[in-house]
Amino acid sequence: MSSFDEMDAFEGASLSSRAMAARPQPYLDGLNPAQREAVEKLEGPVLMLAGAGTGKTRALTARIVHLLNTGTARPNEILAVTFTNKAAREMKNRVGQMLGQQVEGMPWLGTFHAICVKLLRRHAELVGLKSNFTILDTDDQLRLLKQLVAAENIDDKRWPARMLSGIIDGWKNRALTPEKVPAADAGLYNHRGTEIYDHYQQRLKELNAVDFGDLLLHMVTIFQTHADVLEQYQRWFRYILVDEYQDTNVAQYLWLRLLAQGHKNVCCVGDDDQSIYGWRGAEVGNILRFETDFPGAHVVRLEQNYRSTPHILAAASGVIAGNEGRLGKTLWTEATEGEKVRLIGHWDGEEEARWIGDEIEAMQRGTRGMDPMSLDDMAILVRASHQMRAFEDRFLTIGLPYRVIGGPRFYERMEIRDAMAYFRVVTSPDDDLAFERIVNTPKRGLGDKAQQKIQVTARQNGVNLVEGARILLADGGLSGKGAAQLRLLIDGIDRWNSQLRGPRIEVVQDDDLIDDEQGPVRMAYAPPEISHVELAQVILDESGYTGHWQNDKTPEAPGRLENLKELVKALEQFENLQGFLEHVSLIMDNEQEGEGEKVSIMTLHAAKGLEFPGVFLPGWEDGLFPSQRSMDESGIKGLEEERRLAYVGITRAEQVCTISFAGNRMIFGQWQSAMPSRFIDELPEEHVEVLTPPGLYGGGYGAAMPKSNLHEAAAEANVYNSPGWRRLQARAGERGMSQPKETRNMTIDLNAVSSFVMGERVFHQKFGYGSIIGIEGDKLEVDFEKAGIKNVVSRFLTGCDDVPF
DNA sequence: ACCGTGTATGTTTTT
DNA sequence: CATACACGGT
Repeated sequence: MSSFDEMDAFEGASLSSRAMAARPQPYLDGLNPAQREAVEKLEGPVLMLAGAGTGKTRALTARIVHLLNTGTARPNEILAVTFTNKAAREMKNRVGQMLGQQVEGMPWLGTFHAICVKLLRRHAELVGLKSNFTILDTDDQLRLLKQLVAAENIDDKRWPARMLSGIIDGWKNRALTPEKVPAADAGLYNHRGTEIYDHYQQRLKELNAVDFGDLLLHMVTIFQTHADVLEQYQRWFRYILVDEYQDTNVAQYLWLRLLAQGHKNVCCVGDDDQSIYGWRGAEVGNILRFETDFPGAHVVRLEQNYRSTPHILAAASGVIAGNEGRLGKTLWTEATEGEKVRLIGHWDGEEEARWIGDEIEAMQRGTRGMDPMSLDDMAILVRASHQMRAFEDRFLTIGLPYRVIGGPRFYERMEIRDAMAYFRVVTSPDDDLAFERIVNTPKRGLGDKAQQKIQVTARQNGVNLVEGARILLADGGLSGKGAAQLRLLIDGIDRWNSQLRGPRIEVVQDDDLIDDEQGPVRMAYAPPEISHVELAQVILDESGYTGHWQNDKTPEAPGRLENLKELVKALEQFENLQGFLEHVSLIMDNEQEGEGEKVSIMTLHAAKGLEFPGVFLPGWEDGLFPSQRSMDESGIKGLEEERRLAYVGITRAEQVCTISFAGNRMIFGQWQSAMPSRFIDELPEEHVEVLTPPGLYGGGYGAAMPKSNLHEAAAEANVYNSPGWRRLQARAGERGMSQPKETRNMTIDLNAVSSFVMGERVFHQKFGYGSIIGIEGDKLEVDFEKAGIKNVVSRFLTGCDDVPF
């Protein structure tokens, strides 16, 4: 491996440049002592315990810049790992900014997965893969497992493939190959778990494919079994940085520890109080154990908060104090007092949404001496995504612009996945899963029976499905319409494939690690006749896929065509289809920055790392938050994770934090009443102001609450032991399940100022097609074909050319 | 082969 | 309530 000899040769160079140091260090200005310590302590293991809003990203980037600026390390000798692409991108940008120039390359700054792909492409053969392996997403993974489960004659009802995929992911998170699964887990999935896991891994190898978990797992395996490979990277990565260390799982931990054992210059940044991904395999233990794992570790605590007001900070600290076994930090701030955390209870979820909508509009105008706040500066953070609906419905009705963060991701949409499957089949004909997906999409009259024939033929001849189909056709094993259609498809694939840059991949031993943006695999092709962007369009058109959606009359069809257009447009930024596919398989960018100010709605999980001047935290009811399921499944550990989630939520707020709960909520079509969250008890009373909900007789609960009072028990009394709350409870009981809906006796005003008329057929972005059955000012009542009757503001509707009925 | 109706079953999510 | 899947009819 000549590449590594050359890499090593650079070490001398960097050492000599270190001596010349003494360059200006503007990036150190304005750092507080703790941050500065974290930046300057370059050698040896460092744990940077960074509380929420304490400027950890700044410290982390300054540290990278410091490494570069002092000549301690060259850009390509620094391994910097993050969890999300967003974090990686931000770090890259900020390093560039701080450095005052564009770094030629930080090839090893990226997510765990992206870096592992790069490494695994170099060493794929060590785990029986070719370096052009494909990366399956969760959907492909599940379909593959379903096939295996079906082949084993397992009752999919009692033992759903979904469950198995969860189990296998769990094993991979713990870096367990099939042989290493502990005996204790043997009983899982009806005692067949390990067995099918093994089959699954074999099948992946046959398909020359990996799933997300494999990226880490394979690299750990390689490092553990090939000392020479490990040593080379240990030598090469002289400085290692890890962001969000509290979120690492066992596999990631092992991977890091193996690599860090070289120079032992590893700097992990994290906050044990923000560990909220335990359910997905993250081990808080990793960060708690850091000092034992890395002897001589230097621990730096970042405790000065630059984000929130003292009241908000105190409230958050009060809640998180309920957790045991923390590393412990005391956040403080120099900020002026500001607003107390506001707490308000509501009758039901609908009212909560209504109140929050009104409050947002009020804050936007500027209320009670507070400056007006932009909608962009406000966010609603919910525990579970189904809570979003109430807000969406309400905001659509009142015409409040909002954006949902972390909704269905662009690349997870059906049409995008279909289109990409076409691209995959064309770029790598061995991708059987992709072929299966598109063979009968659009409908080609190739049902289960025909597809099975293709499978059998392929298997008998030991070839991929495209070839199998070809042989089947040649043998005349298929007849009628299906045969002709399949012929067309196969011819299409051949044609598109030839229009691609070329069919063969050449592995280049690439020793240039610096501008290694495309990885070591280089394509050696003749120049293409048409660009990959045009080719993509051709594939979609000639395959009939575009036509399929053009003929589709469902309300979603126009949006899907729009998405396909976007997809083709996105291709322009890539050199070729392969590069694009790799990008999409690892990246889930969903930045649909619409025009104008919008309130953000997202889950608490999605909010980690973000901050907003105004934050609303609705749904603080026991069972919803903390979630009953978390507590049932993981007991105290689960509750503690929920509590950290509460901590994350509160600490997102800079100026105003409003917590709310509803006494009644429609869940799974049934009205249920709940007690306010136990976390509400844990809010320190002196930092909380209890607001009075409107429309509650006699001021309701909390209204007359003595502010600075006395007994802690009073804090409880304010909220749910108050007469008002009891009254609510009692009434909820009386009414039972039949909570009356808002009575609909709208005045239908035909003279209303609106460009719409009764009975007109309209289209709505979210609800699809419908007809107007009521008009009141600019508020319209629309009977949607799919979504039923909704009240919508007119500007969310567009008329259709269709004949009104 | 495809479409419709019926029933079961409902966190959190990145890569 | 609403969606996702399985089943049975055309």
